[in-house]
Amino acid sequence: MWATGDMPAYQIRSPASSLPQAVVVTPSTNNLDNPPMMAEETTRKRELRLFKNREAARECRKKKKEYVKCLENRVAVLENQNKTLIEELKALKDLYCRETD
DNA sequence: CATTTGTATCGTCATGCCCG
DNA sequence: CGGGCATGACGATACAAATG
Repeated sequence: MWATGDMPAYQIRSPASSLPQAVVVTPSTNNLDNPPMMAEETTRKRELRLFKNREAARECRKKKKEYVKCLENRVAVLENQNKTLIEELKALKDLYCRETD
């Protein structure tokens, strides 16, 4: 997982956040029917799932941030275009007025 | 300086959607 | 269908700035 086996580098924050909170024993996988695969395998699967989802969430947020940045950029571009067009229109109106009187 | 308030980031859970 | 992925929602925590 993490090369060192401890917290990932970016994780400066809470040590508590890595603790599993209120672990719910999934009822369906609850080892009554197949004793051999049990607890160990079950928790292994859970940990794998949590790990994957953690990574997925990270990726998802990164993607979303980029998307928002992109949108903000687009807004800036459009605002500039708008400004330019308004100026252009003003100039043309001006010219037109001059010509008509 | 201690407390409060606002904001960013994270991990987890629930859920919808898609693909085999 | 069932499994896996993407993502919204939520609560916890850390940190910074404001307030008294």
